[in-house]
Amino acid sequence: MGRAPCCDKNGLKKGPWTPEEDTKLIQYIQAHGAANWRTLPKNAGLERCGKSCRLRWTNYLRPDIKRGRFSFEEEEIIIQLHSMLGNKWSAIASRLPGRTDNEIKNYWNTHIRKRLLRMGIDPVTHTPRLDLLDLSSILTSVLGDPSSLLNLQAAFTINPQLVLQQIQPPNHPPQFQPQTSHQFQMPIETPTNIGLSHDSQQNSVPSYMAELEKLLLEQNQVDYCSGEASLNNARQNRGYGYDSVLSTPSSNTTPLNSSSTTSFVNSEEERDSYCSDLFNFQIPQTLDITDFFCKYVLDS
DNA sequence: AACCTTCCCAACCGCCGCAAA
DNA sequence: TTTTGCGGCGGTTGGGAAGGT
Repeated sequence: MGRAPCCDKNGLKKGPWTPEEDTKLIQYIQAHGAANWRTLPKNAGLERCGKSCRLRWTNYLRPDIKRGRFSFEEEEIIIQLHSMLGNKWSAIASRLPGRTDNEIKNYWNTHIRKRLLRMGIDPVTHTPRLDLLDLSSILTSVLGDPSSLLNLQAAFTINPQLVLQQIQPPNHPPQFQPQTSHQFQMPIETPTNIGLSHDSQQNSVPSYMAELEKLLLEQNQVDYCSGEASLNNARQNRGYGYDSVLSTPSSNTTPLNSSSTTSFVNSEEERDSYCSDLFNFQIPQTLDITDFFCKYVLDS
């Protein structure tokens, strides 16, 4: 024989808890401790099943529960842990004192998940959703703003053929007019060859990336070591010198949040901006990439 | 002011692993 | 060893709140 049933579900109350029920539950647990949920409701004078009592206590009545908005630091931890653990809400909650798994799950589903989707990031894999991204604009921005290099490399990693199609429309001569530094405008609407070799397209962009990385490193303008554009990696690559508002600050960078205070944001827009920074490298304006394109793009 | 839609979150549901009997 | 319930977990829901028309 197994154990006796926890409770007879017939006749037990369901739905929202009343203040009186809460008081009974709190007083009972303060006197006897939170154990043996099977017998607790009867002993506490509650017409609830043990499971309902346990959930009410652990998710709402526990004295150590922290209520209110999530801080930047908490959100950062949630995103990081979710990228590693997935929907293991209890595991994530164990790293956030005072927050319950239910609260974190709700916050993820109602805020973080939606924001990541708006940003074109898959909330499951934490990588850019290329099916939603406009590759033309990515490529344009890469050439006009090297800080978008990460997106291009991520795009190529996931769907190299699509990227190459965008870069190399067939049967068109190269049209590339170098402009002053940081004013490159890739005329996507006018087909362009940026110097990819035809013999091994699969390696072309990584090679291109590697050369750009090399150039950047040589100029000590950016310490760019890893190209995976997953949120997790971007967050973990704190030593790589990009100026995220959350990363270990560069010497001339003022972080949004100080280490001694908890920071909040007031709007979804601020959060969007904040999260977008997780994917950005900041390359100083002094970087001159003209040489790079002359050497690796135009010479091809 | 009234109605409709969307958002949020507390609570429930159902499943699973573990342990009691 | 087998059966069965408990405790815990993640997914889902429904009702109230908030916002829009």
